Amino acid sequence: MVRSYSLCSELGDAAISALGSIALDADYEKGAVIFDQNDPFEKTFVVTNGFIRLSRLLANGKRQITGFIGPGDILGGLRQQSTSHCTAEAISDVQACAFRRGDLLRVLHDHPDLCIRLLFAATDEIEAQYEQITLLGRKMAGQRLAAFLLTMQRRWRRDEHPESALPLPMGRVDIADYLGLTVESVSRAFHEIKDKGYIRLPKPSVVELRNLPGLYQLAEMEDMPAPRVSMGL
Amino acid sequence: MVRSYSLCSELGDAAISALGSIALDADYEKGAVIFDQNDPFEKTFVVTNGFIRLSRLLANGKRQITGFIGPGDILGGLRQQSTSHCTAEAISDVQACAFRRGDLLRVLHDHPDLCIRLLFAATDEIEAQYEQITLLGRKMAGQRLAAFLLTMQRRWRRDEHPESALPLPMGRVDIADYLGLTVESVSRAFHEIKDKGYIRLPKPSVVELRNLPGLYQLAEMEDMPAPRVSMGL
DNA sequence: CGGGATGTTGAGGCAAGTCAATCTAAGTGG
DNA sequence: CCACTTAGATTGACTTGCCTCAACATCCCG
Repeated sequence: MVRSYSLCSELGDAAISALGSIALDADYEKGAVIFDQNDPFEKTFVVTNGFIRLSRLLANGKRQITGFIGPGDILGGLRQQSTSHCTAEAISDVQACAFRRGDLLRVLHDHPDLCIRLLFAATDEIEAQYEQITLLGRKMAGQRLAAFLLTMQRRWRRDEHPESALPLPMGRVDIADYLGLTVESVSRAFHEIKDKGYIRLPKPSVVELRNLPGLYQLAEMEDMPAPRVSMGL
Repeated sequence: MVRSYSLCSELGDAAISALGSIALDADYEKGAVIFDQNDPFEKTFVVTNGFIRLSRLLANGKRQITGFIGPGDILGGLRQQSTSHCTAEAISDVQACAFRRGDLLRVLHDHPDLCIRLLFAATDEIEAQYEQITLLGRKMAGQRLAAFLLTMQRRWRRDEHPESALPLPMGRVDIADYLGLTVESVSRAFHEIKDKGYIRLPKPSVVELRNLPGLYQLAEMEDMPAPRVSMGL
């Protein structure tokens, strides 16, 4: 199912079956630590279900979340000597395929198409991070939240009606640490764009985006319509 | 010369000569626009000399600099349909090799080692951006500047004495737009760490880092000692 | 039906932004 | 070689958006 929109799409049968032959199952319960800030990379994952939080802890106790990984996304780097510098934790029950570093490198070597596909995913991710850098460097709380909600929408609602309920798998603290704000500021930002009529909040963990053009304008975000495989490490 | 530390290092002769056969010369004068925010990607560059600024302009007139590209670094993506969303400008006279998209893809297809090498460069870049995201999301002005100076140091001083004069090819406005601050805040941050005795400023465009451990501690940065090829797009 | 975790609201402080003036350095032409 | 110009950098006074701290509300789960 996931195959249709993730890494495997646009790939030849040979590459897919080669990948299949080295794939391992990897499941994690909500709250499980998948790898830690200083672990070396051992595996690369393709998530089929659930959400993962990538975060870094600073010396002063502050935390920065560098990304959220969901169904269809890729998690984990390849280069051996480098450690992740991020902690990956399951924020809901997670199902994923895992590929051992050596296995994956061998398959990449034999299947240039797959390697190029991965390279594209990586450069797309760099592009997406420019967006996040711009958000953190130059936008105010309300804009950051609007941009965040729109990104959530675009990444995990490929289907149906765009203004229906959108579940947020992460809590306010996570949103705050992702957007470079405090929980309180996030809460106030929700209030702000709710007052403008841009969103509804049936529950704290569910938003309905009721005015997409308004949100886009507030967020000063360019439309990036192409669905994208996100990559985290 | 650049070959020794850039993309080509660790590569086999076959891949190097294949790259050589499709390489074009590309030189730009200081101030030249190499590509613009909405151009499609046509070429990938490897810089041999000079510095490039990557920036995005927001609707409200604010600017975010997403990176600086210097000798040995790679500039430009590969995926055709995506446009850069960044403007690349030469901030000093620049010499580079250029590779046409189609040519490069063909060579990548035939030389898995090169493709994997590029993939590594891309994942390293993602990693480096996590650092920048952490900086923008969770650090104060002084820390940001300290981190910036240390990164400059690490990226373009592979040689000699680490506390000698380090030239800054970019002006204060660029540093501000890179660090998510205003010029005035950058100026005050310079003053702040100069007062602490961490740096000397013989000229505004030259710093001497006189207390590396102090700067590292202030910046709350982990040592990332491995020299790295940076990638921008 | 508690009780801990999570989310919201309010009051006050502070780091960085804004606006404005001054200083410095690098040209440029007489 | 020096006055003049100009872009870049610094400094100061004031404002503001977000953080901090604290109280309160709500959700969730046994």
